[in-house]
Amino acid sequence: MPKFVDAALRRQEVVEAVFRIVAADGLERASLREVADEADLAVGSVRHYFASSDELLAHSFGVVVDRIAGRLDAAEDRLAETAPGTAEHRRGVLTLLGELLPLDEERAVDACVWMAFKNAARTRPFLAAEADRSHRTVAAVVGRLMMDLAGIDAAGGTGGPGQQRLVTEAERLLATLDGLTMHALLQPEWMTAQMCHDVLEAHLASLDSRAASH
Amino acid sequence: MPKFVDAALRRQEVVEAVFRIVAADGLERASLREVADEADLAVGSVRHYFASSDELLAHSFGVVVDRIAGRLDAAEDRLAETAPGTAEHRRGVLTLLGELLPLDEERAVDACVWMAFKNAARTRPFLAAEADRSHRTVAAVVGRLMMDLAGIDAAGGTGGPGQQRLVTEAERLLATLDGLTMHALLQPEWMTAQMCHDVLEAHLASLDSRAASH
DNA sequence: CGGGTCGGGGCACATCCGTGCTAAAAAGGG
DNA sequence: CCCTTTTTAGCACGGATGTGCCCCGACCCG
Repeated sequence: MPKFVDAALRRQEVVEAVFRIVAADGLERASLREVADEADLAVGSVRHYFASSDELLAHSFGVVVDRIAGRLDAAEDRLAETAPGTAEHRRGVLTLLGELLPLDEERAVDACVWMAFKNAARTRPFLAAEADRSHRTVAAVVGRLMMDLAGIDAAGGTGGPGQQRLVTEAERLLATLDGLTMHALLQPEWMTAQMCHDVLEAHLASLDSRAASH
Repeated sequence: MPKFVDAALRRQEVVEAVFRIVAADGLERASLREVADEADLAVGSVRHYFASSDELLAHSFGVVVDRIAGRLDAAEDRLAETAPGTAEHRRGVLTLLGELLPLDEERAVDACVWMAFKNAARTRPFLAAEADRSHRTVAAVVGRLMMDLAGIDAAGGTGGPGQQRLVTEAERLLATLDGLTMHALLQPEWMTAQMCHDVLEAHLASLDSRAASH
C-alpha cells in the first residue's frame, strides 16, 4: 500500500486558496494555475484532488455555503435558549442576522466569496444546484426567525392572509440583508459596519412597531 | 472627403451588443471577438470605435448608468407634479422605485448589466469611477425621495438626530431595492414581479406607520 | 527487500484573449 | 478620373487557460 495523506484536508487547503483569491481579485482570477500557486502546489496536484476546474469551484461554493449555514445554525441554537421579548433575545436576533453581513474579516471573506459564486451561478449551470441550496438554506433560517418574531406579538397561527404577509416580510428582510451585504462589499466607504448595524436595528424596530400597530 | 458614418450611432450599436451578451451570459463572455460577432462586425472594426476592451466596457457601464438615471429623473419629475399624500403620489413613488427593479424585459436587461458591472468594479479598477457615479446618482434620488416622504408627516427640518435617522432609512431603502433586484435576477422562481411589488409596498407602508408613530 | 499503488509534478496541445500593425475598400471633393 | 481620408477587415504574436497524458519518487504491505 502506498503513501496516504488526508485527502479531505488537502482539498480544504486548496479550497481556502480559492477563497483568498476570490476575495481579493474575484472569480475571474480563480484559475487552476493561480489556485495552485496560491496553495503552493502544481497544477497537476490540484487536479489530483479535483477532477476539473468546474468541480473545484462547485465544491468551493459548497464549502462556503456550509460555513455560513453552520454559523447561522449555531446562532439559531443560542437564540432558542433566550426568552422572547427580552433584550437578550433581541441581541441574539442581531447576532444571528449579523452572521450574514461582512462585519469582520472572516465574515467579509465569506460574504465576498458567497456573493461571487451566487452571481456566477446565473450564467454557469454547474453552480446552479449549490446556489439553490444556498438560497433555500438562508431563506429557511430567515423564515423561521420571522415566524418566531411574529409569535411574540400575535401568538396563535393567523390564517391565509397573515401567512402571505409573513412570507412577504421574510422576503423583505432577506432582500435587505443581501442588499446590505452587497453595499458593504462594493461601497465600503459609504456602508460601514456601523451603518450596517444601524440599518439592521432600524429594520427590526420597524418590524416591531408595524406588528404592534396591527 | 471620405465616407462618413455616425460614429456615436455605431458606438451605440456596439454597446447594445455588449448589453445582449452580458444579460445572456455575463461579463466573462463580453470579449472583443464575441461582441464583434454579436454586432455583425469584425474585431478590427470594433477596435476602431473603442481603443481597447477596457474602454468599451467602461463606456458600456456609463451608458447603462445614464439610461437608468434618465428613467429615474423622468419618474422624479412626474412625481413632483403630484400632491404629497394622495394616492397618485403613492403610485408615483412606486413607479419611481420600480424603475430600479427588473419588472419588464427592458428593465431586466438594464438591471442585469448594471449588477454585472457594479460587481466587476470591485476588482477592475477601470470601472471604479463609473461605479461610484452610479452609486452616488441612485443614492441621491433615494435620498431626495426619503426627504420628500419625511416632509409629509414631519414638515420642518428636524435637527441632527433626525437627519441621522433619515440617512439610515435611505440606506435601508437602497439596500432593500438592491437586494430585491438581486433576488429577482438570481432566483426568478422565488422572486417574481408580483413579489417585488408586494415587498416594495410593504416597505413603504412600514415607512409610513413608523413615521406616524414617531 | 522488492513491487505495486498513490501523491505530486509537469509537458503539450488546442483554444481563447487583447492588441500592434497592415491592407483593402469606399466615397466624396478636386 | 483620381486622390485623400475614413471605414472595415484581417493577420500575427505573446500570453493565459483547461485538460489529456506521462513520469517519477515515496511509501507500505506481503
